[in-house]
Amino acid sequence: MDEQTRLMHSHTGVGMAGHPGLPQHMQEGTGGTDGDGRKQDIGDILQQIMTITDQSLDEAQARKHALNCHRMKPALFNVLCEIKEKTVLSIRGAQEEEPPDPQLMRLDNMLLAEGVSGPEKGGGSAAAAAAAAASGGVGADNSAEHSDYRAKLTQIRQIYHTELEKYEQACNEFTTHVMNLLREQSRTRPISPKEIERMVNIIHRKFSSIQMQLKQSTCEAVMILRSRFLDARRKRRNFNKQATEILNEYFYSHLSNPYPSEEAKEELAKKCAITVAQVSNWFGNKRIRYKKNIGKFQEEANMYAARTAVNAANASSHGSQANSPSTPNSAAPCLYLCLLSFCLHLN
DNA sequence: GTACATGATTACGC
DNA sequence: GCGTAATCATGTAC
Repeated sequence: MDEQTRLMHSHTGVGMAGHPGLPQHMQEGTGGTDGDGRKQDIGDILQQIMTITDQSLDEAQARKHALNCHRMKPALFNVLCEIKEKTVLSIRGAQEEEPPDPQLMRLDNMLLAEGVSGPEKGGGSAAAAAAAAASGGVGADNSAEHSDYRAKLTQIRQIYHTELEKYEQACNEFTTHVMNLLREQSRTRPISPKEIERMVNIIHRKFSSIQMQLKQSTCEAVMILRSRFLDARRKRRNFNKQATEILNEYFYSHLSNPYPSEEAKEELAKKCAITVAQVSNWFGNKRIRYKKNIGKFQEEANMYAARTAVNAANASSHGSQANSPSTPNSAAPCLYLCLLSFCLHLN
């Protein structure tokens, strides 16, 4: 016997013995051969059901028990089940075949792509790689930012899974509770397994809507994290002092032609732990700003020229020639001539 | 909060 | 593609 049949017929064969709370004709019945008597039986039962709420609790309990034990009860119960099957299910049947929510699918896809849901893949390494490509560099700062990004994404992932687990646990507990309640009630009123199943679906849908909110919030958090990470202007950091020194040294020691070759740019980038593109940006900005306000940079130019001269003197006194962008072979060029040359070059 | 410094971006010319 | 000039957006010192 399947579950539905078992539930629907759970009262079949339950004692037909009489009960003091029922009228005599209900206790004895009509022997099942008298059609009018049966109709009257059913009429009486329905009448009692209709008036049961007007009675005291004890009376109602006694009457309910009597009704459950009545010989006509299983038949009436089955009829009610059939009616419910034909009406309720046919009405609601169409509503259950809902297509998957496109918004939920989008959220799921995004969480999967970002590595928040699905199998662990290094805290969204794909996104981090994309971010790295967008930022155009792999310097030390970038590595730090990547690990920061991954750490934050992992944090989001953990929170998401913890909350999801809580929701699923709550959903399961509530579903079990409702199912037990319905099974218990199915003894006294017609509740088919399909109805229980439908109720479970309703509960799941309710919890799904909560889950969707969680997914939406998670997606928003990831989007904010990504936008902050990917927005190069937002994450602009000043170069460290050493890097600026190296770049300035090269600039002022090559003031007559402050255009580093590709090789020189690469070497400077390596020394400063920045990208070649950043070196190019720096020289572009430096050239234009120097040209715009030579007077303002005069002191700085003198300082670096003096430093270069000292470096060159030291190098020659040690019998060796430095050969790097920061200490060019040209030794200490005459600052005035350099300035003049640079201005002529720019003009 | 403001002014200035600075790295990045964009439009343009070559 | 590179450099220039203007501009944006953020960092920093006060």
